[in-house]
Amino acid sequence: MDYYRKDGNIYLKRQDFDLAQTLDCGQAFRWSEIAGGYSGTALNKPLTITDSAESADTIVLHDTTEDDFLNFWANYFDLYTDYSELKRRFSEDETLRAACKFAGGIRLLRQNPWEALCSFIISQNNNIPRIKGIISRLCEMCGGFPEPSLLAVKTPDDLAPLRAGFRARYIIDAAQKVSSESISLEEVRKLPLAAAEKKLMEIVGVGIKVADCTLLYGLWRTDAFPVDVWIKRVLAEYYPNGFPAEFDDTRGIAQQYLFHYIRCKEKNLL
DNA sequence: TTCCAGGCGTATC
DNA sequence: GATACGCATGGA
Repeated sequence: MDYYRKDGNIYLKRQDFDLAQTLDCGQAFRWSEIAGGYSGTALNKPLTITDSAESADTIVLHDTTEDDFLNFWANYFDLYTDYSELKRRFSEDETLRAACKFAGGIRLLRQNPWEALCSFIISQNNNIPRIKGIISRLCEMCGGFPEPSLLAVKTPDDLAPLRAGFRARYIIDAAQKVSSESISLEEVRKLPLAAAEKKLMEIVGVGIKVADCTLLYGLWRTDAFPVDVWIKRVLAEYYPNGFPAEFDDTRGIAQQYLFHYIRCKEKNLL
């Protein structure tokens, strides 16, 4: 990881890191595009991050201390993982090779487990712009991303201003189970995949897809492989005999390249 | 107007 | 265990 600090900013040497591909590809919902980059929040830390105007191989984290960078953002952006090596492995597969070539700047964000759980409960049977809107209104209502204990005492009527529809009671049930510690997300992190999925699915409104998204995006369980409507299409079209087992340990990351690829392809953005 | 969106709960077989 | 259907909301 190559970086330096100047004028209150962190200047990071770009490695397999495209801001739009990483922050606007459906894994996180609190980043919005600004001139030259993105502005957003992870849990309760705000950040503006842009491409450098001077150097194409530099990314700028604005108004960031070295302490915040090393202790929070470097982990959030998964800067300690070698994505070049990952993509070399994935490229043994023809479809994955095309997906990595199309958007090689995707990184898997290490998000807060509770925020990921809550976000992907909201994501079900929903579209990305509206997911962002609901989460934005949630944070506005609560003065930042709410702790589980804050939401645990709400009623669906309390959450009506979010316009979350039938998902409101799911959010509340998740908040109650997490805040009462009948579900510990850090314990879930350590469980074998099937047991972890089963535990998360104790929450009303959490099925296999939301459970896998929570594991992948919130707990960095790269063996979790969320299958949504888009990945279903990828599997049907390119992997009729199943997804290659050789990628089992990192198939969640592969999934993120494929998700972005197939969506752009079908929207004729390739 | 109808269809769809990073699905899930419920009923029914 | 598999399959069908309803569900809140809002943009296309």
